Amino acid sequence: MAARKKDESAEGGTVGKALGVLDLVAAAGRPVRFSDLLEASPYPKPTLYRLVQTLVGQRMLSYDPERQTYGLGLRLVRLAHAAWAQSSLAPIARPHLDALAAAVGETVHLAQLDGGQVLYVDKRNAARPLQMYSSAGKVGPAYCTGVGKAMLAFLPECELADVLARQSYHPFTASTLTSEAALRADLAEVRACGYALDREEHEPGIICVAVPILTSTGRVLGALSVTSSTARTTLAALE
Amino acid sequence: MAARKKDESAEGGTVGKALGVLDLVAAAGRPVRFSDLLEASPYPKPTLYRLVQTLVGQRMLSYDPERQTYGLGLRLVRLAHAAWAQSSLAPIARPHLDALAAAVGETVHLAQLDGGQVLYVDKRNAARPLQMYSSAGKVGPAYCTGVGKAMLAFLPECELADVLARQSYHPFTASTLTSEAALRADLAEVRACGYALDREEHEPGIICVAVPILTSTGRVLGALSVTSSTARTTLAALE
DNA sequence: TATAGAGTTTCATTATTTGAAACCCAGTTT
DNA sequence: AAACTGGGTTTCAAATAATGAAACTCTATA
Repeated sequence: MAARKKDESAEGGTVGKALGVLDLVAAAGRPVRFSDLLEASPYPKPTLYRLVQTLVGQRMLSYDPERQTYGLGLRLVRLAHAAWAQSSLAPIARPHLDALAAAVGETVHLAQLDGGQVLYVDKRNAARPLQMYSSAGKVGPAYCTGVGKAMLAFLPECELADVLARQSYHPFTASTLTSEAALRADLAEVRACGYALDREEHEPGIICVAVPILTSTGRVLGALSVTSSTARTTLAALE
Repeated sequence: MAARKKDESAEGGTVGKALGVLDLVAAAGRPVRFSDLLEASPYPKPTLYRLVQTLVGQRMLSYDPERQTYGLGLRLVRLAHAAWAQSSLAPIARPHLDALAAAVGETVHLAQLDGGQVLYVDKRNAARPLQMYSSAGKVGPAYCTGVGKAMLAFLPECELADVLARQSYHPFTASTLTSEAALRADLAEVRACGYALDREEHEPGIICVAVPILTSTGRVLGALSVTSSTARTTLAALE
């Protein structure tokens, strides 16, 4: 009966709430006590309690009775292994990643778009690794990363509008694009030249070149990027 | 109202069903059509339909509109990365695995117990790799693998009974232990000497030595194994 | 012994889930 | 062209599961 907006991302039913709890535990980054969860979640005590019970029963959470803490369960690892293996991109791109990384000697990322954000699904470190934010399995913003922009540029308008609306446009550095308009202009450029540049838009001193990976029908699958520090900006012979 | 047995593993509520669907997709190993799921699942059409809708909405499943197929979603990958990172074992054991693998030059496995089965959470291949079943993220039986027995042997009786009842005791080879009694006898031996042996009980020609990994309080965390083919059976200086 | 806090259970209320059947629609088949 | 088919989607009343205020049970303190 409640306001049925569009079909808002979050929320839905019991399943959504349960997954929300999983996210909560994941976000904590370490095993959490029940009371930690309680104050981080919007649910009243008994509701959360049963949610957690269910998840433990399903082995999506594990309970350590000694420390009285909850952690993410092994069933997740199992599912994720399958997810990786049957992903349309990662397993196929793996050898190419290896080759590219060896060829350019810089950090190489493989990313996919996940709910308006960039998810790094694979990574090869540079021979002389730089300190930087991303790592496989982590997420980052789409509007100010090379891979993000490469993917956005080739999204059909209907999806693009959706995703752009979800960006935060937080100004990480002086060159970060901080409005949908500025971003759209940049995306047009990306579309024109076929690759995207990150000119220190996310982290100062870090630049990258990214190309999208499309299906034969033009749908966006993911993106590949070569990252380096402020030094070489030329666009290597990619893919 | 229905018979409330012990607290049976499977089933529970909506969340359980949703996760069941995830397993189904994972088990298929490749993107599946809706109708594939329908005949593999016990649910009627509309129920399954909405379950799947919910999961796609939560990005636990991804929908490929071109092929009209469902695959596992990226949110899983994200969660699993967190699961791995915050696991009490895998990240800590990683360097030790590397060292052990380098030292013995054979395939090394790190496994944990997950719902009565063995889940391989990490692995190092032998210099001269052998063809065999397991691989990181895969699961195997507990009653006929070295890591499985090493962990079972140190489980408290209350949990052990539970787990033993869930084993299939399928005779993979001539030396597979095919009854709870035989297994219990072997476990007593494991407890006595501190390590477990797999004498070709799972795959012919494949043998291994495994040690459990316990907390300071004696709780089972996981197990480590060194695997080889029928040649060297001696128990290397492990850990 | 009293007190507090964390965790667990009860139970009537409420909201979600359920599934038979009906519907939609593109691609056959008659 | 009309009828059929089968995958996919929606309807709606009935059944089920989730909810949360309050009460309860443990420990671990004071």
